[in-house]
Amino acid sequence: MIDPRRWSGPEGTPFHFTAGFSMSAIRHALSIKREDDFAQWYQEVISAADMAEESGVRGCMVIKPWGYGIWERMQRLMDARIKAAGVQNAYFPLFIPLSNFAREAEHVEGFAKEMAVVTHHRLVSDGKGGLIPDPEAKLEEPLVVRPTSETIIGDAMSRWVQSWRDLPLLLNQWANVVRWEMRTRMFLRTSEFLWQEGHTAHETRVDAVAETLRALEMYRSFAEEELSLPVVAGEKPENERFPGAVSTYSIEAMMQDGKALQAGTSHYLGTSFAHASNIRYQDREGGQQLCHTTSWGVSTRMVGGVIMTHGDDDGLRVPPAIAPFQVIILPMLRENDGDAPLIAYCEELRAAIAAKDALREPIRVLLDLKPGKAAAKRWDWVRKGAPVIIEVGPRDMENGKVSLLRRDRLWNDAGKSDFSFPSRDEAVDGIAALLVDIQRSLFEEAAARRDANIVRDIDSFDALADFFNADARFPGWVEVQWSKPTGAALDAVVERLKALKLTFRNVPLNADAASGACIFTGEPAVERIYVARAY
RNA sequence: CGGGGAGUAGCGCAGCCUGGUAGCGCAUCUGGUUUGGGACCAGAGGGUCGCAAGUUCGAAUCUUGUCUCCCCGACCA
Repeated sequence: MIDPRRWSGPEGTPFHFTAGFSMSAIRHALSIKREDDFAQWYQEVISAADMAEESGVRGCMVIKPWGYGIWERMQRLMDARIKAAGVQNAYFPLFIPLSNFAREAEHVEGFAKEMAVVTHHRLVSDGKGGLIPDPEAKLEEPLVVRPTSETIIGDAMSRWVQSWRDLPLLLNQWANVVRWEMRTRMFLRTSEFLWQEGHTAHETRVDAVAETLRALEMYRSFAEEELSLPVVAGEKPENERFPGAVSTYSIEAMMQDGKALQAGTSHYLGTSFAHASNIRYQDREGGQQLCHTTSWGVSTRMVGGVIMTHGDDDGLRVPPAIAPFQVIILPMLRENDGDAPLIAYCEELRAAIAAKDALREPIRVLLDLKPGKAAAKRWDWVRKGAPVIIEVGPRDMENGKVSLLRRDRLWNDAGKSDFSFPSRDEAVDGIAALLVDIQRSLFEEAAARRDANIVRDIDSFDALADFFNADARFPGWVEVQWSKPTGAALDAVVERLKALKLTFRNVPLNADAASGACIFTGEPAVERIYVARAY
C-alpha cells in the first residue's frame, strides 16, 4: 500500500488529502486510482478515454480518434513554431539502405540492436495455405526501417549543400519511425511511433549550437504553453547522449508518480554526421569545410506525458490548447416533441461559442446529439477530459441559463459534481476566459507539484540513497552537485545510481552555479544535475 | 531477451484441478415505467473459449508449440 502522503500536493489541488475530508463519498469515473496502482491507472485512462488500443502486433498500437486528435493538435501547434523558425518541411523515405545507415559508427552501435530489416520483396505460397518470403526475391541489399533519419537526410544534404550560400539548411519531417523495443508501453515507448525530426546544417559550431538551443527553447515553451507541462530544459550527461552526438539536450517533465519523462530532445552533432555523409561546403575563401549539423525531435510520447501529468481518478484532463474539442454541449433530450426546440437552442449556442476565439484560435465546440441521457454521456466526456461540459435542459432553455462543468475542477467540497449555472450570455461571453484559465490552472497545479517534489539539500551519496529508499516517500527529483566525471569514472557513478534504479536527467540551463563538493567523487563540484527515476 | 502472471461476448470475470461443445456482471438492442444530474423493471441479441498441432469416442478443460498483453529485470536518442 502506498502512503497517501505521496499524493499530497499544494493546497487547492485535487491531490491534497485534507484531514477529515472523506474522498470515499465520491464515485470516480475510473475503477483504479492513481495512488493504488499508477501503471494500471495509466492504462485504464487510455482505454476509458478511448485514446488507443492494442493492435495485435507487438509494441504497436492503434491510435483512436480522441488520442490522435490530441496528437494532431500538438502537430499543428508545433508545426507553426517550426515554420516560424524558418525551418521547411520535407519528407524522406521510410526505408534506408543498410550501407547508408552503417556510415556513422557510434550511431550504428546505438541502434543496431533494435532495427527492423526488410530482406525480401515478394511472398509465395508455402504449399500449406500460407505465405512465406520468396527465396528468389531476396533483396540484394537489405533495407532498414528508419529508427531516425540522420543518415538518409545527411545523404540528401550532401547533394543539396555546395556553398556557404546554401547554409543554414533547415529541414523538418513529420514521420513514423520504428525501434524494436524490448518492453513497450502505450504512447511512452512503442515499437512504431510518430514524431517530427528537425535536421539542420550550418557553417560553424556556434551556429549549430545556437540552433540546438533554439529548438530546445521551442520545446520548452511549447510544452509549458500548449501542453501546460512544466519542464526542465538542460543538457544530458555524456552517458545519456544520442549515439554520435557531441551534446544532447532535453526537456524533462515530472509525472504524478514522481518519475521523470524525457519529453523532447535536441542534439548538436558536430561534424561527425557531416563527415560520414560528406556534407561539405565551399567557404568564402574557396576552401572545403564540413558542416556542423543538428537534429531534434518530439514524439507521440508527449501524449503519455500529458496523461501522466494532468490525468486524475476520473480520467484524462486535456489542456484546452490541445483538446480536439474544448467545449461539449449536451442537450437533455427526452426523445419527445420537446427535443426539437431544445436542439435548435443548443445549435444556436454552439454557433455563438464557435464564433468566439480562445487561445488565438476559434473555439472548438461540439454539440453532442448522440442518443442517450445527458447525465450518462457526460461521464464519457469526463473520462476523455474535454475541458468544459455544458448541459442544457428544457428548464435551462426557459430560464436562459446553462449548466456548466469545468473538467479541471470536477468535484465540490460535498463530493458532488461542481456545476455552475451562468446565464446563456455569460457562458458565451466568458467561455474564452474560462478556457484560458483552465490552461493556466493545469500548468500551475503541475508546476506546484513539481516544485514541491524537487529536493536540493542532499549533499552525500548516502543521503541520496536514503531519500529514494524511503519507500513511503514520493520519489521526486533530487538536484545534486557533481564534478562531471567522464569515461570510466562516469560509468562507475552511473552503476551506483543504477543499483538504486536512478538515472541522471539533465543539467538545467538556468541552475545556480555549483558551490560544494561532488556527492559522487568528493571533488569540487562544477555543476548541478538532476537525479530521478525515469520512464 | 530472462523470471513471473494472463488471454473465455465490446469491457471485467467465473468455469479448467476431477474432459461431455459455456455462464455471470456491466455495456448493447426491444418494450414499459421514469425524467435536472452516472435511472428502474422485463425480455432479447452477441462467443468456432488467442492461434496451431497432439491425446481422446469427445477438449475452454489434458500435452506441446506459437502469438499477444501485464508486472519485475536486462535493454532503451
